[in-house]
Amino acid sequence: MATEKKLDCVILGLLAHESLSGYEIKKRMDTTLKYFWTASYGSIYPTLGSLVTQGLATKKDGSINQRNKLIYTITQEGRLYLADWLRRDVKRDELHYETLLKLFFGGSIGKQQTLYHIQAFQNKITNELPYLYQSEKILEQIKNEEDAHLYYLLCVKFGIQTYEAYLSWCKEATHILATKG
Amino acid sequence: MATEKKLDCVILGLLAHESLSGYEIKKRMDTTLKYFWTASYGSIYPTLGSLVTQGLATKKDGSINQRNKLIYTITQEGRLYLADWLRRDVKRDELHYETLLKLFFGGSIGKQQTLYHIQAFQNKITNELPYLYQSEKILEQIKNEEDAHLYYLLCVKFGIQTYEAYLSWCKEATHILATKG
DNA sequence: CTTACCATGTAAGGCGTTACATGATTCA
DNA sequence: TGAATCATGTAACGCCTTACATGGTAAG
Repeated sequence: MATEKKLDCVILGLLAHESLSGYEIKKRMDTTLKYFWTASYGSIYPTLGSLVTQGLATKKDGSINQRNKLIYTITQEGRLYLADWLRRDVKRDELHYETLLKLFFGGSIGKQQTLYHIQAFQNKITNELPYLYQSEKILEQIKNEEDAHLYYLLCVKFGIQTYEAYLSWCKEATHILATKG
Repeated sequence: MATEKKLDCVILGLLAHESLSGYEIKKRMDTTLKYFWTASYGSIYPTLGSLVTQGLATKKDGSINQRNKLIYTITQEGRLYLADWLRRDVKRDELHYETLLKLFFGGSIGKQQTLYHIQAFQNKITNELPYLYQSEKILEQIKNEEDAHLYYLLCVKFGIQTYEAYLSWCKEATHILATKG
């Protein structure tokens, strides 16, 4: 069983588009990828090391003056490995929503506290939606320049649709609880 | 920092409603909770042991004939611990969607393979939606009997809204890719 | 009599986070 | 000169899954 190390694949996916340093990879994780994947330095750097050991990427020095910078580049083997993973069936999509968990056990804390959690969730989504709409707008304009833009646009559209559904649910749930006896 | 052992809280949340065995807890994980939380026996049994050690639950024998069965019951301390966690702000809602990841890197494998992943996702969602609608129907009828039913209903409604949004996105994404040059 | 389900648990190992440790550069 | 950002990495630890190990019961 070819151990499904997904972070390997995520990083290779980023490197397939352009060579990057660990720091830059982390930035992409925190911006474009954060909606469906996260990773910390404590997993990114060791994974990069292991990719080099496995021959799936190479490392070269890209330091400027005294400022450290190590640039990682995907190898041909790495591209094959990535393509193989991308072609395989999805094993599992996971949703770990603490908000839902607290809602599910809402009976133990009561209506007010549950309404508070829903409100916090709604605020978070409301704050993030404008960024998604902005990305959508930009990507619509450049989607034909590069394939990658189009696929990124599809992900953004996924985010918009689900976030809008969340907001619609927040309103419904709030109403149900508020009018409850 | 009060180590956020979430499985502790999930199990206590279930026990707050009724006393259960490890096997029964696993069943609830695989049915009602699976949409937003999962756990295996390898984590459930050790966690139950630790709950007893911490004084948050008690264990009693509920065997029938030679058939083993250990029933766990939440203690007063356990209820306080649970209530405390439920009242705290949600730390993080996590979505780890492999489908989205493969879509994001779709440029590396091309249109056909991406369409295939979207189709597989659509099939999965389409198959699961009827169960959610069925649960909704049943819960609408009994929601006033017990608070827990109402909160469960809200979770089911969340699932329905997001699943419908997923399906709507699948159609849009498929169309965009299918009509792409 | 065999399949499915009921029932509990352990061991090995993978994966990942948080906190720590260090140091350079840029900009106000 | 101090804050933010750029930049890499390790150590300790937590959490979880998979595979293994064992055995009873019910239904067809």
